[in-house]
Amino acid sequence: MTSRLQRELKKQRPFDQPEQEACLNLVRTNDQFQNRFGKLFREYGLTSSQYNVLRILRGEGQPLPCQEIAERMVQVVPAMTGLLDRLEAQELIRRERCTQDRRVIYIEPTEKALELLAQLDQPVIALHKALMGHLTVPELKELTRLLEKARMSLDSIEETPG
Amino acid sequence: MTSRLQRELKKQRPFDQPEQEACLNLVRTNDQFQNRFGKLFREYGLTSSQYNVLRILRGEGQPLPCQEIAERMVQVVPAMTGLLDRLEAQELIRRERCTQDRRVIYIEPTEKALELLAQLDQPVIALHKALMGHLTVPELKELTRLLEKARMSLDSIEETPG
DNA sequence: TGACGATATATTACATGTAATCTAATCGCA
DNA sequence: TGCGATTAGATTACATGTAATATATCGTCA
Repeated sequence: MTSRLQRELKKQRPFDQPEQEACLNLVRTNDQFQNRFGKLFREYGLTSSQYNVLRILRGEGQPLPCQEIAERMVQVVPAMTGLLDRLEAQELIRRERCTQDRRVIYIEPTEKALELLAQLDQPVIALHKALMGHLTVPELKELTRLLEKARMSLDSIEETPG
Repeated sequence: MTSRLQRELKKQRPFDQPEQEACLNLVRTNDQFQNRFGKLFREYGLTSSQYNVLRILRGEGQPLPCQEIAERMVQVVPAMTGLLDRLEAQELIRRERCTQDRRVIYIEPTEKALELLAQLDQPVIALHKALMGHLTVPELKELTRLLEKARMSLDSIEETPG
């Protein structure tokens, strides 16, 4: 039997290991979904990362330090600086230095950003449904469970060096 | 009940839609796994994309045009040129212009590349197992099935403009 | 007070992904 | 034959991700 992924990649032999097949399916599905979301965000002048930052800020409801935002995004700090630079240039965030600890810079979304997010809410939900809505709710729950379980391996690996 | 993802993202409210929760879990799991693989490949002087190109070439067993490689990688062509430039600089691929159709350039892995891939085979399998090995085989198969089913929505959406 | 280590950002260099545009070569068809 | 459309790659511009390093600030301890 040839799998869908095997056909997509024109791979000549079936997968040896179910772990490998699951991993590659994960990567491929994510890539294709990300492309879709990227297109949607670009229509509104945002990238996926920029949207993500703004969603985090809106969800928090109060200014957050760069560090906090970076942690929630699984992004390294160096990338955050440029990301925030561009958001600031678009007047979607404000930076404010903390008076107690002058190393810390608090980031806050502007009114313009909140309006932009509000415009995006429905299209984003619609895209989630378009991409995943053909799975039944039990399937979605199972997919979520399996992905969360998959991530559990990271906790133990993370400790071991190299 | 708070989900693992909700805790990870310090999200204040649970997810409204199971589609959204599954999507975000997909993105997050992929990001973290990709980070792991990226680290492994860097130890061998490769990036994930470079490794992917070489795997495609080895799997095919014969030279492939740039276009073909790009299609199997879900990558846009412009990126391929630079990617191949760097692989060529590392002497991991050779480019050869097709004599029949002089627009086409065939790409072929060098002996050095095949040796590098051979070195990577075991570590890559080991990492797949380390990341996914704690799922049972039925769980892995179900995860694969759900991800493949998820991608089926793309076939129909792809047609509709923007 | 003053040096030292830790922490929060920033800077630089480089690989990658996307979009838009360009060039060269081929194909179709009058 | 010869023009126009198509195709394969390359080029440019820009946003992003990673690594390594620099800078400013803070806390602590002598």
